[in-house]
Amino acid sequence: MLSLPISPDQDQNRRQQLMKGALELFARKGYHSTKISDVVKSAGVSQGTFYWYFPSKEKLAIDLIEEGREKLRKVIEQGYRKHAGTVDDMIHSSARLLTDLFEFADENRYLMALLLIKGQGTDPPVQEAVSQTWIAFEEAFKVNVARAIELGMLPGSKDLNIRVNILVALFTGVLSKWLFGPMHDVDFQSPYTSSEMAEETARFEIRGLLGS
Amino acid sequence: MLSLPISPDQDQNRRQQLMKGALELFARKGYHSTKISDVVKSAGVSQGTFYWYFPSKEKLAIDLIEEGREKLRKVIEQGYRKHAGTVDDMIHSSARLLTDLFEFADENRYLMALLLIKGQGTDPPVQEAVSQTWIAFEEAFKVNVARAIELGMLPGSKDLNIRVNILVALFTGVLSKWLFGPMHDVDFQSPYTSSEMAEETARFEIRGLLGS
DNA sequence: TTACATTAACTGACTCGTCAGTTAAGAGAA
DNA sequence: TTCTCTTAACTGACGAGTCAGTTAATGTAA
Repeated sequence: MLSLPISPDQDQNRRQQLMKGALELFARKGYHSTKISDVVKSAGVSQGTFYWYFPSKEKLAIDLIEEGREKLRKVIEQGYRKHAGTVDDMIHSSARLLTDLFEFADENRYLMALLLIKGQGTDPPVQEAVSQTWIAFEEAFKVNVARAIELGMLPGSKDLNIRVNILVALFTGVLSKWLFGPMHDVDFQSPYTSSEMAEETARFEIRGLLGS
Repeated sequence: MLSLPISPDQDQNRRQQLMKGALELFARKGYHSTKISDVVKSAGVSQGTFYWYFPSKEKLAIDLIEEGREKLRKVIEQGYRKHAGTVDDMIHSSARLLTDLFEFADENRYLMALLLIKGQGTDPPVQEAVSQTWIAFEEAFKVNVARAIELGMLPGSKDLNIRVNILVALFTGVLSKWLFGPMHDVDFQSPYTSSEMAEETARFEIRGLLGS
């Protein structure tokens, strides 16, 4: 029998198909409003099939989040600062990392919606998975700031944690607004490009409101 | 029958009693996991009584949010900048407003939990109410920043909106972390006092990471 | 090359607890 | 004797998870 090349969409296995559809649904309608019946409809399979691949709705969500966590971690880890430099170098190097982050986020809006917005108000185990993601995110940035202090680019602070706290609050807050706007609309389109936003954020990060 | 002085808790009418209990429950367990049966238990009344005071669970949540919105708005409106001053004046005046805000938030943790965290992933009308709250919040700050620019205290920016966007993202992000920690725990206690946090945030706001 | 066996993948009707909202009956006041 | 407020018991829909059975692909032995 002739072995025809099959299209990637059919080739991707059911599990991925289900996860992809579910991620979009979770992002759009939220965890609770997304029914298993919606998920299976999106993949064109029957309800029983879902339970062949996942033990529960909850596990599906957690798998989705944990998979996203790894992707996100990779983006930040690539951005570690290597050398000392001027203040402007610092702003540029931060802007570059932020641009990567914003671009990744834009290409993975459903994931970001789940992590930033819709993961809240779900069941404890799912929330836990989301929280762990942001803890990992903060940890990755802490390494980055500590490096900058070591290199003498930033004033050492008596308390690194509070600084990084504020920094991460800034980044996630800006990210969330840029991606989804004030109404948390998954289809929102910001008037600013990712690099515009990244530069403005980086300048603010380093110099505050004064540094126009 | 002797009319004894009744405690404020009994005096407050059923509606307030129900709202108070529901707010805590929403903050702790989230909107979906909070059952009407939980709410009526917390107020010590039966299910029918709930529906005497509220047409639906949804309306209860929206009333809660809208009431909170007004309280929050008042806190910020009191903080408008009146006179020009040095950079240090600016930091102090911002820190004062932020201290008020942080203290209000701390005294109204359940409300803040609902607005910052648990209001997400609920039904559209409830989410809409939450979003409107943050839009109002941002609007209030925009007035504040515009005033500072008028007074020549801040460099005029070609785009006020993006600045205020970033600013509000910073404030809500910091607030959320300070109140609830990384795990979004309603009972979290930050090691920093509200004024420590407010000062650190204000310094960052004006001078960025450089201005230690 | 037919008959039988095994298994992974899939189906969809069903179950069964849960929960928002209803109702009918009354208590106390005025 | 009507109005406000309260109750306990009820209803009906909904949705996560189950299960008895189907299908198609592959194996295997006469």
